[in-house]
Amino acid sequence: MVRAERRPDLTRSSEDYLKAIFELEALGGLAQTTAIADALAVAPPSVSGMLKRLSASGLLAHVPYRGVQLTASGRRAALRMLRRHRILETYLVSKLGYDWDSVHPEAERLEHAVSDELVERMAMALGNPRFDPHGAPIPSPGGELEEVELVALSEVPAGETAELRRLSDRDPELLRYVASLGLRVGVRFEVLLRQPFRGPVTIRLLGPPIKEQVIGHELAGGLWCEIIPKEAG
Amino acid sequence: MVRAERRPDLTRSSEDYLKAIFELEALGGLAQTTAIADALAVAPPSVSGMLKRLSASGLLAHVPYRGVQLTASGRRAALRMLRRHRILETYLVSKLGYDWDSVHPEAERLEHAVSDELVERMAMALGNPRFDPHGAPIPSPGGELEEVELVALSEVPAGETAELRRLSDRDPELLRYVASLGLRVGVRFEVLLRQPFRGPVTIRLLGPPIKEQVIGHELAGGLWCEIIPKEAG
DNA sequence: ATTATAATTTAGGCGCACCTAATCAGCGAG
DNA sequence: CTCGCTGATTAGGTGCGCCTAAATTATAAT
Repeated sequence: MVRAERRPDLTRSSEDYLKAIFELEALGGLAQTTAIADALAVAPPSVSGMLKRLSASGLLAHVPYRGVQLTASGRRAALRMLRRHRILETYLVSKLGYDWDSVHPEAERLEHAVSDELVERMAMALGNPRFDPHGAPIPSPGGELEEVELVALSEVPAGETAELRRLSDRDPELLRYVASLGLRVGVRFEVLLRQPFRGPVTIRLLGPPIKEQVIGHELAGGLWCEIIPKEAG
Repeated sequence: MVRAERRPDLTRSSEDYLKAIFELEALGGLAQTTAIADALAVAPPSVSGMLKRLSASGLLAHVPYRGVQLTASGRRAALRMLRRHRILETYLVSKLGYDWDSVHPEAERLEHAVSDELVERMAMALGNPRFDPHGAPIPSPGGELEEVELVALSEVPAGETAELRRLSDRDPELLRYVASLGLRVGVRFEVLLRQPFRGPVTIRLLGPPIKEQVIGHELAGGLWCEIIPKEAG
């Protein structure tokens, strides 16, 4: 039985669209034209045109004026890009000394150019990591994506101990600022105070060094954490 | 004094053309339309069109019906691509276990996607190598290219000792075959016999292991060597 | 139910990079 | 000196991926 998976080689742009649509779907069912346009910084009519091409290639289902949803083959392509992007970011950080705030654009360009073989060689050299430097899960070569249940720091009740597990890789300034607070993926802290009315959150890093930091509500909303259960004493 | 070097960001295609033209110029003064078309596997009219664009951007001087020559800025861009390509090949071979016969296409795609920063980080990780795995000299970041005077194996007189210093990276089959003979860049051997009328060359590798090999004239013409002066005894 | 507004699509255009077919320039041979 | 060949260019066409402006559809508000 031949796997006839005709793959007419996606263009760079198509790859970008599929990845963006995949990420938008994760937020809310259908991906809408405007949302895609915003994500890719193009005008809405450009999106309409591209959706036409992509749906003609069977990569997505397009309900005009409604939105768009990836087909199995579209999702596979998107996950392939996601794997590439995240392996690349991890490789650049661990093997070439990039900072976590500067890898994103580099990976964004390289993900269209690397071969599957190179990606797998990098993954191997890294020991097949499961998360990238920002805590995003890396899809398996076969396209399985392990999604972890996390809670935003802004929602962690005072008194709990938590570990930073994930944040967006998009904003370098934000990443630099977060790092300057002593926060990195894997760092644990205790939530001392969570002020009401979208107020700031005060945490104490479980050092070294042990430091207190105050974090605005909006920023805390983008810091995804795992709550560490208290020791049964 | 501001270096106003307006760089309108070359397209991938432009980069390929400039690199090809640079290499053709090295062979014989002017690069001709057909030669460029052959090198890039496109039709001659496509080349005419691109030459028009490139000469409008001041990257080359085009004498219609005659040929084409890079300007200083075109040469700079070409050398930049050459550096990228060769650093990439070296990196892939030394850090990611690629074979010397399979790196070329990977580098060919990546050279358009990597940033200057990434190239320099790779170069640094490699200890700023001066030659790539096929012995091609790597241009400096500033664009200086050190050309070494070499002689084809087919022209090395019998009795001389020589070292393989360079060969083309284009043909994977050839590279695999050459490797199977025990030849690599840096390997030394003695020329035992050079048969006339474009006949084969017989060499003895200065082991280990010490082996004799017979190499056809045409292949020998593509193996560039340095002749090692005899010890003054 | 109608109307205003916001989202989306169609219409029409542009530049790049390719193609084939047809034309034109340069050059050596007779 | 002209013919004919080779090589280069122009002419004209295609698809991609973007744009703006105009039309269309969906939806929320009156």
